[in-house]
Amino acid sequence: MPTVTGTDDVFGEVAEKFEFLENFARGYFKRLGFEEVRTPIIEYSWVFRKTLGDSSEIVMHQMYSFEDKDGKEVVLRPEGTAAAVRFYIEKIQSAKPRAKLFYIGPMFRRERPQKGRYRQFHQIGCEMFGFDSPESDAYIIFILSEFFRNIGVQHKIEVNSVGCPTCRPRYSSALKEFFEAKTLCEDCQKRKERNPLRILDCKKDIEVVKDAPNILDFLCQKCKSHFELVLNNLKNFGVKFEINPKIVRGLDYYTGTVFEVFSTKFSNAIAAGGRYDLLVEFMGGHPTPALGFAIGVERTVDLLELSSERNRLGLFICYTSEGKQKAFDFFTRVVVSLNLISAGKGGTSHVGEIREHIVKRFDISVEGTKSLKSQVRYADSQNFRFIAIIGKNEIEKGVITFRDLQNSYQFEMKEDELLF
RNA sequence: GUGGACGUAGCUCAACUGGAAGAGCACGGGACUGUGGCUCCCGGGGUUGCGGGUUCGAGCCCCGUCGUCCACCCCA
Repeated sequence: MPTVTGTDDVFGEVAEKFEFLENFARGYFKRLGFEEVRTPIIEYSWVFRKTLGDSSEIVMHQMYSFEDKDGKEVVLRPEGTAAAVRFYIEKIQSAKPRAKLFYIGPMFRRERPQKGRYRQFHQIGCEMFGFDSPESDAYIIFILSEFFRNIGVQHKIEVNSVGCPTCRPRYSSALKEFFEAKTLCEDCQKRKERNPLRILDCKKDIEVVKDAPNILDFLCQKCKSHFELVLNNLKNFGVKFEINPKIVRGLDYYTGTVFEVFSTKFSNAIAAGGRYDLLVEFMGGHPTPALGFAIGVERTVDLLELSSERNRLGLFICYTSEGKQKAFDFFTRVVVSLNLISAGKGGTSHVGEIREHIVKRFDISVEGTKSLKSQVRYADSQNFRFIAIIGKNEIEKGVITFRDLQNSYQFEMKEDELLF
């Protein structure tokens, strides 16, 4: 029973990495003043058609769209920015023009799956609205870089400026003119007409592209000085980066600063973003500068190395037939007073330690008719730190045996000693 | 959407030119009669992705289909 092409069940170690990444991102971005927004996974299709560009690959071929029963066309969101902008205009803008938002969630694109690319994938994205300063560009690149540094992912950052509606067309036509005389691969022939900037990305025409005009030489005065200030501020933040004039974002809405984050391990960008000063207005809001980025969760998870030693946690109760009733009594007694246990401190070091672990994880064997051995083996395989053993001996002596599976020693304790 | 490689046990992979489907790991049990990890023994698990075809006989050959992976396209 396979899952839908390009989707997968996330479980075990990978699920732990997802959890770690999402938890870290929430804490990190909240601390930096970003607020989480959970926009719907389905949106009316105009949200993306309008913003990504009707001729973009995503809109043309990759969106999961369908007609709802009321005849409205609905899509599974292919990216997060457009939805965040829609939300900002609708619910935030009139109350406070400046806003810092972040989101975490699944996106959908019907592409052919391959390494680091899935049809359902997850992004962690940040968007800043109402900020036009070059400091804000540098800031958002800085926090992105720090994000990866904090989770121990080696990376490098490349930045560029794609200009604005006054300078980009000039560059476009210069490029077109330059390539006119050259022989290009089949794909690039089409790109020349549709979006000449894309030719810079081509893997076949590398030789031809090498001498192509540089976009940075074509920036208008405003874009040029902004970009220079961004670079200066990046230095102020101490961010290591490279300028790569060949970076072209696939989404039409970018203006000015754009950037991509590459892992040193594989060629895909693990995060990318940039400025999109015209998008809010374009979608019907008041003119508002904005910028943001999205982090590819699956791609990042691939690079995560969690501390390999998974800690043993918790207490697991094992018992024999003679101890069954007492084991169940102990279990229920602990479960009903779990909040007291977490509040309670003190006792011997053993008591404190056992209590600590009970709070984290606590369970009882429901296979008490099996041998004690197999119950202990189960506890071990489930990575419990302690087991409690309740059998004939314990009943007779009025105690419970505790065994530390990590350090291989055991001791006896009275139940009341632990719980009161 | 284009091109290529590959689908055998939960996982990683064997099976000579077509001739009775195997191993390691994992899982379960036992040796250790009340105690995990180490060792040894035993055990459960397969319509060889699916559907056709060729053949006395197909995991192997042919066709189709689905899926996975890789590259292109595109992109996080």
